[in-house]
Amino acid sequence: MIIIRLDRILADRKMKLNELAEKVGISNVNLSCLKTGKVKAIRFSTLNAICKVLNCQPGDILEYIEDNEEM
Amino acid sequence: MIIIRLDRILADRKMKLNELAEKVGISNVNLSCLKTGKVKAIRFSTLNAICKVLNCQPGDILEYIEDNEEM
DNA sequence: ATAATATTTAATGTTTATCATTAAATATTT
DNA sequence: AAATATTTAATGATAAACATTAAATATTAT
Repeated sequence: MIIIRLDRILADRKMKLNELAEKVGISNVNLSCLKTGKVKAIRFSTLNAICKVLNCQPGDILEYIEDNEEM
Repeated sequence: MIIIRLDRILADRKMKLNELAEKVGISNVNLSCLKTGKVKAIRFSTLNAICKVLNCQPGDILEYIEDNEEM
């Protein structure tokens, strides 16, 4: 599965989710959905804006975790 | 901008785009679109399948390149 | 060069899902 | 307990993935 890790980097930047949402240009509601894995895809425009605001690479926030096949 | 780098890793794995497409479970046409930046978003299910097949992390294929504002 | 293979582009259509918005619930901080 | 932050829920418009077919172009092998 793919997850979006925002907690760490937000803590690093001492930034709140609301602030990031505003700077990124999406609603805090939708950013929360992104953060909590409620979302099935992401637009590159959104990912781009997040990377720009956080000054980071996609790899800093996107993580692939091998699915557990035996469950 | 966000780009998907597949050339390097495909070369590393000595794998053709067609083969990857088949293993990922999307058409080679659409994988080509992904690879050449014709696509505006990506489903996590697709990104997940790519990472799984290539045994890599999103950061290995997704790259954020700062847009040149002055152009 | 030419045949075979691989990749890209184009065009159309279905289906999926982002993201907006509003409202309410829950969690966290002051 | 008040204020602030985050999450959940629900609805809807709009955008776009991805499928498919076909054709064009590029690459590799003979």
